[in-house]
Amino acid sequence: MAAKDTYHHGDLRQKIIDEALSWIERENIVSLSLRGIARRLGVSHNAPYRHFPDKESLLVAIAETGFIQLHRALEQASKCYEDARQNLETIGVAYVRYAIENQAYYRVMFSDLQLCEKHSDLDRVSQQAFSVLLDAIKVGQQAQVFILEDSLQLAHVCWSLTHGVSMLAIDRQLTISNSDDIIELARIATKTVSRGLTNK
Amino acid sequence: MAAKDTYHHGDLRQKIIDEALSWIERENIVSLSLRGIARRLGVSHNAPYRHFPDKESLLVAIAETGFIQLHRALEQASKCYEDARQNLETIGVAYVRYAIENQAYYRVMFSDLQLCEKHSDLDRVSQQAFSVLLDAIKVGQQAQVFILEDSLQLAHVCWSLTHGVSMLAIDRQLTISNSDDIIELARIATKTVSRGLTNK
DNA sequence: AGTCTATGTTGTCAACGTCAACATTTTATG
DNA sequence: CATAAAATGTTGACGTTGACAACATAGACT
Repeated sequence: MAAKDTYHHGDLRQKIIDEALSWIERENIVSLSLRGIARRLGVSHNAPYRHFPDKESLLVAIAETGFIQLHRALEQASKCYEDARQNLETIGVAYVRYAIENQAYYRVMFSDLQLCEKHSDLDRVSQQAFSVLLDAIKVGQQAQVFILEDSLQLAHVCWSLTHGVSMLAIDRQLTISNSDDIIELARIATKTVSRGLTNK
Repeated sequence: MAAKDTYHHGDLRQKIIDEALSWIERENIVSLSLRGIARRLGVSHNAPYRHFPDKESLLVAIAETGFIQLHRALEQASKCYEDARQNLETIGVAYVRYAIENQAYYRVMFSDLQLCEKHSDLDRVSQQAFSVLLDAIKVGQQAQVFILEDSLQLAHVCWSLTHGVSMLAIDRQLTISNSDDIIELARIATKTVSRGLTNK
């Protein structure tokens, strides 16, 4: 579990994770292979099993780190706000920025493997990340900036938007692909929503 | 290719597709297996290869049908509009409705396999579906209802929103799961965005 | 009737996930 | 310091999968 530094291989666990991430970035989750990772790292085909009981556990570990990183990124973004609207926009942009700068993590976090459903601790850290968004909505409502509909639902709207931008960008479904253009899209998107949520 | 009705098996091709869809709905794309499908249909493990050259082709066929169906659903929704805002909202809700009522199709359409990138004809039908959204924005701008920023970018915002709601709902990341509640969320989400896009 | 093509089957192979058994290296303990 | 225990890595095996090749058969077409 803990990082042992000069062991047999030298923190093979982390190298497996790194290799998995670069694999997923290069190809996709479907084609990810534990044996392939082992081969690339020059270890036997079963070495990974000393660090992860199975393939899914590796993905869960990656997703967990991802959600924690995302949570941190969102909290950092929400620290430097002036008003409620700008706060929401900053968080939204930070969300998309994390996603496109950590595509492999993000793909695992939101793969269709229903990892959160099967691993409650993963679900917990996922909810923590989401709560930053929810709080931003609530604060804005208390300041009477945002409309007073159900906070959770409004937060879901914001999450959907940033998740949608992130996913479409990562999957290269958008005609734009340049990283700066995506961030600009995120900016416009979050502005649009914060505008839509604001008391006229 | 064409549907032969009383052949050896009786349109095995369609039965393979149906079985694949129910498999993906039950489990996920990763665990999908051609041999498993063949087993369930009571045919030999290689029968599917008479209809699809490989596993990916089956997924491409499903995605293509999905995009065509989505396109049709969006066009149908955009027919019955009164004003530009309501038009956009109706299309958005129809989008989410299609996604959650055809989860397996939608998952394949937006899997991380980059099917559109590899299959240009698939990309084409995907763009056709998107164009309904784009047109709705353009019409709204011509009617001076929506703000006059880059149409494509605004359409991307709308697409991101509906895609985000759909994906989070399908992956059961939202606290709500009831189908009606998702549609209600879609309604609020599209309302919020159309409000945000409207000239004050 | 006989040929061609579409469709389905059987046999095979390499790659994969995973288990069990074993080997080695590091750490813990007396 | 010796030695047992634990952590880590290897080898070999098994069943499953995607995919190919060779073969079999049913319908369509002359």
